[in-house]
Amino acid sequence: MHPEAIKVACSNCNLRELCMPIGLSPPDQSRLDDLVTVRRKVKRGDTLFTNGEAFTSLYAIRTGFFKTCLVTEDGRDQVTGFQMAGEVMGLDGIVNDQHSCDAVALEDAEVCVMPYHRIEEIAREVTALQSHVHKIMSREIVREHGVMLLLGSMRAEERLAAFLLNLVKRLHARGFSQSELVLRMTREEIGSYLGLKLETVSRTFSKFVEDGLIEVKQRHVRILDTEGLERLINHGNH
Amino acid sequence: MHPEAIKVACSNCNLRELCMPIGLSPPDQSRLDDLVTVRRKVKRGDTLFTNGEAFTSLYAIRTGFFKTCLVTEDGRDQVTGFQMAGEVMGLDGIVNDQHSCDAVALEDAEVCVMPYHRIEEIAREVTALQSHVHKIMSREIVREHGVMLLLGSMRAEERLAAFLLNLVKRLHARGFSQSELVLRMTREEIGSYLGLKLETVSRTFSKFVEDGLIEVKQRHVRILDTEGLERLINHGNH
DNA sequence: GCGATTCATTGACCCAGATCAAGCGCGCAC
DNA sequence: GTGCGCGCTTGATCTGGGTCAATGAATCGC
Repeated sequence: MHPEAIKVACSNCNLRELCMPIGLSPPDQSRLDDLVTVRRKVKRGDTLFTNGEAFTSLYAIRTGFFKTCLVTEDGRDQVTGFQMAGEVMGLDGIVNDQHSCDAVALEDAEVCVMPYHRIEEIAREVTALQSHVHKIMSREIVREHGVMLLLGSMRAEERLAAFLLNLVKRLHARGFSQSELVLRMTREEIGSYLGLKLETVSRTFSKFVEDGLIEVKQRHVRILDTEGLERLINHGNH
Repeated sequence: MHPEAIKVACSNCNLRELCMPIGLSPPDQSRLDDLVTVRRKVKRGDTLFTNGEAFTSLYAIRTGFFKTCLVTEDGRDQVTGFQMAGEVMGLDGIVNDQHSCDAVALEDAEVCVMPYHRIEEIAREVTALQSHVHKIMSREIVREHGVMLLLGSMRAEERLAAFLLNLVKRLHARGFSQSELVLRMTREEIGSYLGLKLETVSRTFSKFVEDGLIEVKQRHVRILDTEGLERLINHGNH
């Protein structure tokens, strides 16, 4: 609700290696600059879009951190993902022309608004963009397969280990540390994502600290033994 | 591995309302007929594709029933979905040019092979196909969100009720009964999909029978009280 | 048609994680 | 500063579903 003229073109964005322009030749990248004409700021706690809202655009995160969640009539609230800079949100809206989940900013954020009809238009002309859009959607499908594996067959410790390693890997790809991270979400939100209660998340963090795998100070986490966490996941099933 | 010349064109297929041609004008549909030049038969128990295999094509199911599953090094085996006639498989392969799960036929099946490069080619020219491909992928993302809700926040009875209602709904859309179905998968496969052990699936079936919600004779299930099953899901969270 | 094998059911018991409950501490508003 | 509230930790207890085990019922291969 706070659109603003854009200052930085996609072709010049410091996220271009992670976001939409990936794999596009310079002339094609300039086509993308026409795609993103509006940015939108979203304050912490506000929603970028909500369930039932008309779908018009995909959103690329420029700065900030989001969660997406499903809320059911009877009050269940399932976090379906956490998104950070360079990641794309809104793909759920394509199939029924309306969003089917809420996207909530977990810290003040700014997103690039990409009108969907423009994406389709340009994708018809720019093969690399077409291919990229397909890959983004496919990647989301594969990610969700992984979450199904996690929710369907892992125990609490394995889930949290997988969660931490995944987060730190994505942050590292963005130039942050491979061993330190600041959680932008509450224990309850982590629990919702992992199919655990917040108390279990908290206890599991404490267990990891006892075992010398991590250090935790509030939302600041330092990973001391990446291999130990990996072992936990890979050898969890005896 | 048993390709054969095709006999029925997409434009004349009895699944055209459910499968790829949906929403395409007759001239556009004839473009699709060029897309599917090969069919492939898959025997029960055989795989259509496996994890790690090079990705070349998407597959539309003409007849038969599949499961897709993730198998990890340490022996975990997570069923990520069950697919029936008119549904498309292989979307997971796009992002890394290789499949990331196994597709196993649960009964003798036949699929239409759609070379992915041809899909991209035609989608650039036929807007309705482009749109349809996007919707198929978006639908899969939304479906998986639903599975995450199920795995993350539902109890055993709710999961099985949701599973049965979903199956029968999809079968009904294909002209089958709204109240009777034949399960093509074992209790163990249902359990894997729902994050439960096979014994729990079996016990929950028995509970539903006691409660007069369904009748079960082996893999044949008759739903006696659809509303009762729906109530179970919607009021599960107190 | 018949034994072998796979699949399903049911019972007894156990445990990981949920639930209930009591504090604690950090961050924020004033 | 100071007080309030949200988020976090930790303990005690409970329970849904897992595990182990035995038996029965279909289906398959020959």
